[in-house]
Amino acid sequence: MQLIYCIIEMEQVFKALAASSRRKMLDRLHIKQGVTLSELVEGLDMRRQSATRHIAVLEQAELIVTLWQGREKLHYLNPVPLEEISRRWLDKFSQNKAAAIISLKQALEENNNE
Amino acid sequence: MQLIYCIIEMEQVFKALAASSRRKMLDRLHIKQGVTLSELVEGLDMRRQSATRHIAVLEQAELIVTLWQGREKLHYLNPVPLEEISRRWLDKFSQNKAAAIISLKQALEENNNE
DNA sequence: TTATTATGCAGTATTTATACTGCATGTCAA
DNA sequence: TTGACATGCAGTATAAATACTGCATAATAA
Repeated sequence: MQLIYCIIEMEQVFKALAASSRRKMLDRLHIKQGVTLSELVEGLDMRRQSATRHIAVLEQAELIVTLWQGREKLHYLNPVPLEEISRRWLDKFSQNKAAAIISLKQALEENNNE
Repeated sequence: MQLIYCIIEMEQVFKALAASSRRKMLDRLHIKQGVTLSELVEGLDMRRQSATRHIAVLEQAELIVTLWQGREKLHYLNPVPLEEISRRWLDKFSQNKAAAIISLKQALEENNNE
């Protein structure tokens, strides 16, 4: 169960990170937390309603958490999923980075000598 | 120039990672390098021609490098873009992870007390 | 109360991504 | 040389992502 949950979550996180406008939102929340929707949209070259959709994607991936304060919706960054991705997926590639590059180089050289 | 190049590359890498079938391909190349197309498609629940498209996306992101050996196309993993992503984008979030979570918790608590 | 502000929701148009089929090409092995 | 194999290419159908407009609702401020 836990495994299935994680796979689904990872899928959502990777998908959420695929759009530059969403990464930009995360960048901004990284600098300043508790930002309202209107503030978050500024400089994003899209309507507020479109940004809402992007935020929903980020929320589903649990990359941001939101809180209502009166009529304002405040947005907070949750860095946990990013670290999960980094730890359980990306890291394993850098661990064998040297081996991968050597095998790649060897293949290239063998190919050149033919 | 360098900056623009990097932004474009990062965009492609994130997009390439967004599909689970492509991540699966990278996983398989991580285990075994120099795999042919036919071998790479096995167990992926799609036609060879569809997989070719996915591979093109991974190639554009420079996540894989290919070599022709006669009539076979051999695929090699290039872990460099993954490490770039990790280093220049993900890491900064984990650096401030503690701060982010504290600010998030505080906000949640303040909200509860109202 | 009334105007303004912050946001949500619904519907739609457009673009992008994905997967498929069918056929072409080049390599290898008998 | 011929048949099998590995792959590419083109065209098309479908699904998913994205952005827009217009209107609704609730909170705040005058």
